[in-house]
Amino acid sequence: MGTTQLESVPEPKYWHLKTVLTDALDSEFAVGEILPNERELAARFGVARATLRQALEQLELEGRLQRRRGVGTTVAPPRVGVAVGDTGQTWPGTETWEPVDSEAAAPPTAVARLLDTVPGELAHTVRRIRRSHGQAVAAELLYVPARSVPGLTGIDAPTGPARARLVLRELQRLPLEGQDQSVELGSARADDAKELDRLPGAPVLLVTTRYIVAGRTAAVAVATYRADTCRLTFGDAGMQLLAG
Amino acid sequence: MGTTQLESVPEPKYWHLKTVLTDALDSEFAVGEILPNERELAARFGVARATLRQALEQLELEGRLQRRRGVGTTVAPPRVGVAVGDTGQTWPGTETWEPVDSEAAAPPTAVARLLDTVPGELAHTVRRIRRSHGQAVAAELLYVPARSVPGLTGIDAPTGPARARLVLRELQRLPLEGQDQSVELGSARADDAKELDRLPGAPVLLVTTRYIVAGRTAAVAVATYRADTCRLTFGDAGMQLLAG
DNA sequence: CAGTGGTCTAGACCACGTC
DNA sequence: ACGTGGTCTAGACCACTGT
Repeated sequence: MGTTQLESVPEPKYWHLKTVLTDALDSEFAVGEILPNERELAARFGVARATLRQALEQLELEGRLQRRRGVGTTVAPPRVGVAVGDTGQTWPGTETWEPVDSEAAAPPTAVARLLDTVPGELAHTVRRIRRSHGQAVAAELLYVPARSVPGLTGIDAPTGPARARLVLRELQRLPLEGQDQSVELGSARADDAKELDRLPGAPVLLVTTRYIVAGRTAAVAVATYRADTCRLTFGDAGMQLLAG
Repeated sequence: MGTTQLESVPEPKYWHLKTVLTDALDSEFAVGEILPNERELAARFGVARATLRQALEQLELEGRLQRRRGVGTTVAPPRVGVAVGDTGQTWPGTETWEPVDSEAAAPPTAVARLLDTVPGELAHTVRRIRRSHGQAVAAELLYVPARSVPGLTGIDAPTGPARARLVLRELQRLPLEGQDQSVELGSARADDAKELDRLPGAPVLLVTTRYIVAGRTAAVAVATYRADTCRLTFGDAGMQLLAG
C-alpha cells in the first residue's frame, strides 16, 4: 500500500498486514492455493505469530482464506449465494435440506416464546443439513409443537431420517400462509460445528424462521449457516457474485 | 458448570470459560452492569489475560458483552431487531435513514458489476446513517448511476446532506418494481467503524440491496450493520426478541 | 512420523476515557 | 494521572492430518 500516513494515528500492525495480504491474494494467488505456513509468514513479515494470526483470522472471517488444522491455509473461493428468503407460500426445501433425525425435546426458551408454548413443553425437533456443491453449508433445528401435527401423537418410533421425514410430511400438509425471518451473528455450538466441519465457536449466521399457519406460529426453524463461506440471499432472484 | 467430562476430548479453556461466563451473565448480572476488569477476571479464573480475552471476544460477538477502551466491559442489552427486508414497492426509509452527504465516485468493481456499468464509471454515491434509539446501527453507501437520475446531470454542487437529499429525491421519483438482497459477514472499514463507534475490523453484517426499476438495476446499496447489536429481520412483521 | 494450525502463557507497551 | 481495553512479543505445548 502507498499509505505512508504520517503515523499520527498509527495503524495496528495486524490491520496493515491484512491489507497487504488482501492485495497479495488478489494479485498473486489462485483459489485453492496453499499459503506458506504461519511461522514462515510471520518471519517473512517480521511479526510475532500471534500478530500474523490476528490478520489471518480477519481474512478467514471475510471469506478470503480457509484454515484447516494439520493441513494449512488455503485461498478460499468466492462465497456461495444461498437462497433463504422468498420461498413464498411453499414449505422449504425437500431438495435443499436433507433430514437427519428427529426426537421429542423441549425447545430453548427463546424458541418456546416464538412458538407460544410453555417452557419445558416438548416439540418434535427435526434436524436437517443443507448441502451446496457437496459441502454442508447449514445445520438446522426445526421445532414443531405437537398441536401443529395432531396426526403424530402416537408415533411408532421409527428413528433417524425416517422419523424426520414423517414429521416433515405431516407438517407440509398444512397450508403455509407466510413466514418471518431474522438473521444474526452467532458462534457455532459444538454439534453444529462438527457437522459443518468447523471448530466450535466458529462464526455463523443464525437464521430464525417462523412459519405461519392460520395466523399462528406452526413451527420455528433455527438454521446455522457457515459465515465464512455463505452469502444469504433474499428476494426475487439469486444475486450475482460479489467480492470485496 | 458441572461438566467434568473425563477430558477424553479436552475442552479448550477459553471455551469452558465462555460457558461459565454465560451462565454468570444470565444469573448474576443486570444489563448495563460493569464487569471486573480483564486483569482481575483473568486472575480470578487462573488464566492468562489473552485466554480470558478470547472468551470475552466470543461473548461480544454473540452480543452478550460490550467492551469499550478506557471504560470497561459491560453487559449488553438484547439485540435490536431492525427491519431490512419487505419494504415492498416503496423506497426505503426517509425516516430510518439520515442522509450525510453525496459525491460522484467510481463504485467498487463488485458494485459496478451489479449496476451493469463499466468499471471506473462514476455514480452518485450517497452516504446515509441509520439510527435506532439514538444509536447508529448502520452506515450505508447508496450508488446511483447517472442514467437512473438524468435530471441531475448539471448538478449545482450543494454539499453535505442537502446534496444527498437532492439525489434521493430524484431517485424516489422512479417507480420501484422490487428488490434483491443479500447478507454476509464482513469486517468494518475504517470510516464505517468510526461512524458506528466501533474499532476498524469489527464484525459487521453487510447487506447488499439491488433496486429494480423497469427490469434493470437502478441503484445498489451496501449497508454495514453492527453485528454485535443488530438482528436483521425480514418478512411480515418484526419478530419478538430472541436470546441465546 | 513430521508439519500444520490451535491453545496458552507471562510479560510489555500503547490509545483512550474519565477524573 | 490513572485505569481501562487494545496491541504485540517470544516462547511453549497440544491436536490434527498427512505420509
